[in-house]
Amino acid sequence: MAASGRAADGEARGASPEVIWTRPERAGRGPRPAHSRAAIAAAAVRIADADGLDAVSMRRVAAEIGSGTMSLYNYVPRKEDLHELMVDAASAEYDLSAPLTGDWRADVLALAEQSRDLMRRHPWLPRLTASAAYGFTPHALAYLDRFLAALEGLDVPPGTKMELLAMVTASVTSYVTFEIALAERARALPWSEAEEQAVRGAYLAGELGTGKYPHLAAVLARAAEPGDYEEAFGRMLGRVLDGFEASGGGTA
Amino acid sequence: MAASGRAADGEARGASPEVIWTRPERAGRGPRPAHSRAAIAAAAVRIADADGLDAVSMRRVAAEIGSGTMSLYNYVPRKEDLHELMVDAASAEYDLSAPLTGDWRADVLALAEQSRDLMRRHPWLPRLTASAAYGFTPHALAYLDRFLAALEGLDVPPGTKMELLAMVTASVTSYVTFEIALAERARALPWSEAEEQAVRGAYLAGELGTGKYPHLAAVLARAAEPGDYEEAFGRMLGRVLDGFEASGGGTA
DNA sequence: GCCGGTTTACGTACAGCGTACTGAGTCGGT
DNA sequence: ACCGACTCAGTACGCTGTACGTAAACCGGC
Repeated sequence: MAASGRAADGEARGASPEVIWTRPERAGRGPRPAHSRAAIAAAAVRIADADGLDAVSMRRVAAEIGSGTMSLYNYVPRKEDLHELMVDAASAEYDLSAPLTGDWRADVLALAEQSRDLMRRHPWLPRLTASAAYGFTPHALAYLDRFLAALEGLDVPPGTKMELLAMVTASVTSYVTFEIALAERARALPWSEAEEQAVRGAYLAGELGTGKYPHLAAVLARAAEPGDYEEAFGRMLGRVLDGFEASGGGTA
Repeated sequence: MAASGRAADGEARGASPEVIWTRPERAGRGPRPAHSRAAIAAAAVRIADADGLDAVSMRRVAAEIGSGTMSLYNYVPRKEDLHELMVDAASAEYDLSAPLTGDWRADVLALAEQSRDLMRRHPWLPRLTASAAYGFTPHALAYLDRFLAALEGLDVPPGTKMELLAMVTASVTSYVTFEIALAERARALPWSEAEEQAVRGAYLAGELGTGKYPHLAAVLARAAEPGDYEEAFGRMLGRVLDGFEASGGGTA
């Protein structure tokens, strides 16, 4: 690594460690860059929205902005950094302008819904945010801060607010991830989605028919109606907040 | 696909859709296969445990079991199926033999802990189970059934038990995913983990120092002590169960 | 016992990936 | 005006999943 070998490597054979956010977008010296970081991120987001995260290759992004493949590396040292830019670009879509209502439950729910909608708009987002570091891009920090602002009045031990934040995020992410997985699978499949569902349904029915999973069979027999799933989101988050109140994070 | 072109393809240019679990491990006719499905799954798991999920390539797995690369495709039609085998092999490690205690909270917590430990032992597991279909491999079904068995006495609307199951799973997965992400990142990084932490810490401190995220800064200032994180697992699950009880899923 | 059809095994080949490296062109601070 | 720093681009390497063709091994039915 180490594109041009500069920077004294502390450890054996390593590039200089850096975070994309501290690297200046424009270095003073050379010719002015032909593309902005925002434009690159937007191009990557466009590709991922259209053709999935796996379609976001350095070659494809470079082509999208109209540059040579390797030129892209002048803007984005590693592909991971491109992913980080994408997460930040998506996070910039949060609307944090409305004033807080004072009802922390309502405010938190509104944020969770925004989060859900964002992930639906950008189905690749959950996969990237699972990589921990991406939770702390500048615009993601703004979201976190907003979330905590909604909890400001509450008198709870310090770590508890972060734990609620983590639980809400986990719930939303998990909910949307499941939703997406069903749809996203179809993309890479060598056969149609209908065929997949038919075959998997037959397998599952066969397994349940063996009687080895009586409790599961019983529960699945009363299958959830379609509308149920959409409402489950609200029920789930309601329970998370209930649990938060029940264990001391209440309105007190 | 369709190695020798058999099977009438219903839709345009597609292989015959199938689930690995319904495909017989041994076809009656030809020579007996040199490897078992279990051995292949075990090899893949071994590689993933040692070198990460990305190291599990068809070539590498084939080499591990001592066969030609393309021979592997006689056992596993697509790489996705190999992943499914891996999930099932890992799920087989659940110990579901102990009798239920009758205390559903304790039983559920015990299962959640097993789940957490399993994911710690196989850090690639969360990434794969995010792909929806993998939640329904045979051994995974056994886990699901066991979970529902623990809830048998409870009188709640039908979908509610599945929703609790989903929430517990989401909580555990999210918890371990975060834990793993911190450790796993280091593997692919072109510099050391310590350098990464230093650089990211400096960036975060810089951002918080701008005053743009006052609430986040305030909460992070009272940083969680190391021990806190381990206990957060129990607190988090406790709240999930509290929320379940609060909204009608109680002991009644 | 034998034979024909099926299955297994394996090598080659292709398109695509991330990115190290090289060289040429262009700008800005001195 | 210079010249070092920087941008841009192309080529190349090793890796990926897997389509395809061929050779060998096996088994069921006769």
